[in-house]
Amino acid sequence: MVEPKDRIGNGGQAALVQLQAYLAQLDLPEDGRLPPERELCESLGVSRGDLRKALDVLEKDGHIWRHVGKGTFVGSGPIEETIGISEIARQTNPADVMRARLIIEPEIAREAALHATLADIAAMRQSLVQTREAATWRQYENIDNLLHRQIAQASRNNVLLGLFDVLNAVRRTVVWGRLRSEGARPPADHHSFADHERIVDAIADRDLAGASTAMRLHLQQVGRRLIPLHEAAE
Amino acid sequence: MVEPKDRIGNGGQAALVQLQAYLAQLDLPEDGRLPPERELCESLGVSRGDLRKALDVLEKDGHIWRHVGKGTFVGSGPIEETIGISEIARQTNPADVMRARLIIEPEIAREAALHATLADIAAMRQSLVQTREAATWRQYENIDNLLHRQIAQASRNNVLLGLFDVLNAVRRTVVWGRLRSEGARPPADHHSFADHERIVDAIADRDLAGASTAMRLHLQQVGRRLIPLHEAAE
DNA sequence: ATATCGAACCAATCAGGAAATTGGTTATGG
DNA sequence: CCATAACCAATTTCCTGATTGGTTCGATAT
Repeated sequence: MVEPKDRIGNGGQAALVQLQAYLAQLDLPEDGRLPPERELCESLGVSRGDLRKALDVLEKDGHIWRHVGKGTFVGSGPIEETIGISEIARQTNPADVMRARLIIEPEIAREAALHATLADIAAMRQSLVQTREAATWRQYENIDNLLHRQIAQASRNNVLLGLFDVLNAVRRTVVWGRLRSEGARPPADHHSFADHERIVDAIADRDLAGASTAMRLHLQQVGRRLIPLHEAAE
Repeated sequence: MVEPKDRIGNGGQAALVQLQAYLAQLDLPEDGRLPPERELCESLGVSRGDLRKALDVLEKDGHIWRHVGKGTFVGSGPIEETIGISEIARQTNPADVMRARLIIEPEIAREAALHATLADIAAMRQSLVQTREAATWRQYENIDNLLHRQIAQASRNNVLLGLFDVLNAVRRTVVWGRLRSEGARPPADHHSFADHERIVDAIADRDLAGASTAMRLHLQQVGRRLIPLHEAAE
């Protein structure tokens, strides 16, 4: 008496063996998709019913997942291929974004201090000069964005860089529409100038703790300038 | 004598004023898109040429951005609405993913200790029980995933939750294909059981530093088990 | 001559739908 | 019991037409 959970006929059992052998010798096409059932059952020389029984076993064990219209894939389940930025942005607020920045960016700066190349540092220094030369707030913000991203890039960790890009996109969406006073340009004694230089200097000096601290202090300054705008609106 | 940079006729100058007034009174349709030029120039009563000159000025100042076939939008530039998980995964490796986890998840656990509701903690406790009951590694991993996500959810910061989801999707893509020995189940003395309990206990005790440290130690344990698999393959 | 406006045209993008593909199900026949 | 075929619904693919910012041309006015 076979256990009731995998009541599978002899044909299905044989197909399962063939299928497992096939999967072992197969080089997967990058997305883990395998041929449609109608092709697969023919190339394996088994009936579609038996093939499906074998696939049922593999699916229940979590080795593959299937979806009608899409196909059959190896893996534990359908992973979200894309994340919607606006979807995240819609469910949050500037304070949470700032909190997330305070958590992530100092650590990114620390990694940058450890892994930055000389070319990375040179690029940051150039951005530092450009921020001071910015003629409008808009230009300044663009270069400021670039500088922060250069730091993330210098971490030489593409996962951190990707997370930074997501966070940045969310931030830009959340604060969308907030325009600074037009025509004006950042004052020469804007705190960010000195903040940025401290961060880059620490990275260039390979001062891990200093880079992290400088970034944290910088973001806290930015946060302090951000909150009053909200309180004033109430 | 007008400055040479904005050589714009009188008609264009007038159109610019009208356009700015129009933008000021407009409630933007959620995505910042404004009517096509052919409609806008007619509703403003200016020629399309003048309208385009005015739009050129706004675009150079960074107030709007345009793309043929898409339209004209307010904002500093086209923000990436979606980010591709597999794109990040293709440019990275398990070590970078682990490093990113070590940076982010302890801080998420700290936030969770600060913001978790009693319902959050109860859900975690239930997951703790289920991890011990898991009959296969696959089931265990699913519940383990759920527990870590519950912690991220308990941070009550949807940005952190979104970043966690991105990181998790990348991780699942990067380690794709690595299968544990089948049939086996996690041993009763698996380190993660105690690790998880320490994390949840610290969160329940509102012990911020404890939650962060427990999560960091847990991930370092996981990392130590991960690396040997790579060295053994060489 | 010069400038400006309207119209037409261009290439990139989007919108909609028909046709093909695919996992899931049912019927038929041996 | 099972292999085969036909059918179903979800999804993708492909194509055509419309839309849109960018450009050019000719008429007209100043």
